[in-house]
Amino acid sequence: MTIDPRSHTPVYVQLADLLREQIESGVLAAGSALPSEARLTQEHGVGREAVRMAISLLRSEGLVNTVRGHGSYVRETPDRRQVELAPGASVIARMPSGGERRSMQLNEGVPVLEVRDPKGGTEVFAADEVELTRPA
Amino acid sequence: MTIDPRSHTPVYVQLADLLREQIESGVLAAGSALPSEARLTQEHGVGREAVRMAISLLRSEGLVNTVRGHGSYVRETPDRRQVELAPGASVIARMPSGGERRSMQLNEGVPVLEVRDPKGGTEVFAADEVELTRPA
DNA sequence: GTACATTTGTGCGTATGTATG
DNA sequence: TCATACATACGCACAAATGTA
Repeated sequence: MTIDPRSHTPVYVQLADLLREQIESGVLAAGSALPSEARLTQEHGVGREAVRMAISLLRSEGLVNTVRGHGSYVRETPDRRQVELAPGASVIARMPSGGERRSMQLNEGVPVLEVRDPKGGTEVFAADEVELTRPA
Repeated sequence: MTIDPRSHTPVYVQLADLLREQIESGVLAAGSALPSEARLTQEHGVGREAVRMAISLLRSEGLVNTVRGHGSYVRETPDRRQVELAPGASVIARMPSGGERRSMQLNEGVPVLEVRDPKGGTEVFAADEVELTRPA
């Protein structure tokens, strides 16, 4: 699979697709480092901006983390603990606010689950840590 | 609030924080346009990359939409229809894959809810369109 | 501690394409 | 037609963070 600069699909999207495929197929295992920006630039014959936008896209999808001066890493698939949704409760999923992201120390591309209790209380969970259940 | 290039916090994160604050406080109302890239570049004394990355971050957080050739706009808070979580079902929230984003025509920064039926079937919802409920 | 290589962050110049008014 | 604004893409340079020798 190679990148076609003349395609109507942007180069950075093609590169992100390529890397995403490698992540989902396990070629790039969880915890392993992506090739550096310089390597990706050389090996795929694209500009650094395309590389950075591709990685940024994967970050926003929750697939990778980037550490300045170090590299980008395939995110580990988290263990989710089960949380029971109480009778009469409701829940929405959304992206966290800036304050929430900082206080809950959430990575980019991690949604939150906002659970509203029938009594009016609300609780916010990091979506990558919980699985909501309704018992049979 | 101003931007400090010498801070350990990246300039684009500082700018995103600043704009997010204006959105969440209502200074930038839902539906209103953000200043153009050129204006943000001038007024905050930062480079184009920083402006574009800041707006990209806000897009990935679901706060703004960008219309090519027109500008970036504060996203309206969506109406959610209620969906009942069946007995024995479970649900997780995550960011959509590239294919899901395309096929479901999801905006950036919109998570999905993946509902697993006790019989094994799974259904995926755009998280900005639904509120899951468990009846009392 | 110093020095160095590696990697990402930032800024800027340039160019072309696309969408809107 | 024209101006404006964003999207994509390439290049270069230097700053800042990290890790290692």
